[in-house]
Amino acid sequence: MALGAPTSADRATSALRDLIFDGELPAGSDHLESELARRLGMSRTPIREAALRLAAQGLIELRPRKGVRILPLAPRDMREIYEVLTELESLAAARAARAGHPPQALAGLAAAIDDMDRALNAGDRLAWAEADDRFHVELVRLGGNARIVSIAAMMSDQVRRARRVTLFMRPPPVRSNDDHRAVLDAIARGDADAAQRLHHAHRSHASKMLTALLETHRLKRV
Amino acid sequence: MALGAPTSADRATSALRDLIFDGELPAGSDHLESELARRLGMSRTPIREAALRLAAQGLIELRPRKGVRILPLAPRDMREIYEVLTELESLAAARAARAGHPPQALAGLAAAIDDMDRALNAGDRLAWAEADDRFHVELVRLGGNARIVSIAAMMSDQVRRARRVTLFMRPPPVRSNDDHRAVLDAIARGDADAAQRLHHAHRSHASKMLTALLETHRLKRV
DNA sequence: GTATTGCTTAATGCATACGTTAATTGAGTC
DNA sequence: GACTCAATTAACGTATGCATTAAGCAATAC
Repeated sequence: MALGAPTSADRATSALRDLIFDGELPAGSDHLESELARRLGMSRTPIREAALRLAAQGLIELRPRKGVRILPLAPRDMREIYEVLTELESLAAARAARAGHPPQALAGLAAAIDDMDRALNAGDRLAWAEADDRFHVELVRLGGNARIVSIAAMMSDQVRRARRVTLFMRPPPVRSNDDHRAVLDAIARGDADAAQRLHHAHRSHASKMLTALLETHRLKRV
Repeated sequence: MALGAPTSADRATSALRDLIFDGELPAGSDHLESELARRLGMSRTPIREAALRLAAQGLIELRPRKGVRILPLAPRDMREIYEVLTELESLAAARAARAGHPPQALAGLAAAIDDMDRALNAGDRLAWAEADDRFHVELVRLGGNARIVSIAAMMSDQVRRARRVTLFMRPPPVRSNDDHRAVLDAIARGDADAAQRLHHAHRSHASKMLTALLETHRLKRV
């Protein structure tokens, strides 16, 4: 299938996403549509469309005459988001276990785990975070529920900035991969209950750690 | 706080929602932006904005040169959506129980239950469905997680048409209120575990019944 | 009869123009 | 100096025009 050339609105959407994730549009800052249009070299129309999409994803807010506001994350938001992620990802883990995927279908998970190990040994936290993200995306994909896939992606995007911030404050995630392996194991042997329980505990733990971290560092909004 | 006059895009959004829910724009049908614009008496711009919003909510799909397509629901979609609803609503129930709401905060739930009873006795299924909806919305609201609130609303909207169809095919929901009462009870006495378990069972059961109903009636897409 | 090519049509995606109106500034008053 | 109110500004929401280009169709070749 040929994928038509991306429209200006598409380019605006990913450009804005990048600007937000890279912190060039800081949390809490306001930006006029016309300013963004100038910055991205296009008219307000595709910018507006991109803004609407990102607003629907919970990344920004459109406030008339104030411009688009990059939504900051309070610890409360973190808790909310991780609660959803914890629940839906564990469900996906259970479903993945029940689906009886052949071993080669689980190769993506195994690869992500290996990459995390490698990154940890190399002390490369950014690479670790990328592989960790990949593990969770792949896990949810194996769950086979398209709604969960897109909701999880949305929630992950909402906490992306915060995760980036905590990445270098948190202790090295040396035990995290034990959890990942245990989940993969449970899925491989078709133990849905264990997969769900293990992943739930894993996410719960990470969630508590991260929100505690933000609160300790008095980061009211990230 | 004054809520400014609704914009044309706002009106278009709710108008389109109504048209979809009332079946005037049937599932699977295509509609050109210009056609909708004429129909609602405005230009394409606000129509487009409304379409983008509804697309983000999973109600329609924008296909270049084909117009907006009203997304039909296959039994598989029903399962996916109810899976999400089951999990997130049960979580909300648990959280509501843990929140220790004062009795008067649970009045909305109780009222919805009473209304369902009344509607059942009167044989008014539409009124029952409305009250049932209200119960679930209120339950989720009491859970206190804004993300869950909006995700649940989104999922409910996606199955709204299908629920309307099954409403008159299903057996009268006479036992349903027993479940609701049990959940309310568990929340009132702060038993988070029971609330979660009971509501999970309730939604699971409803989900199985509805999807089975659609499949029995060979309704591939609603 | 089937496939290929070129043409026609028209829906979209984007740019642009403009009216409305919220926010701001400044003068004037107490 | 603090406050009120009017005038100004400019950002948004909407309408409109247009270039692009996909889809449909007809004509032609095989």
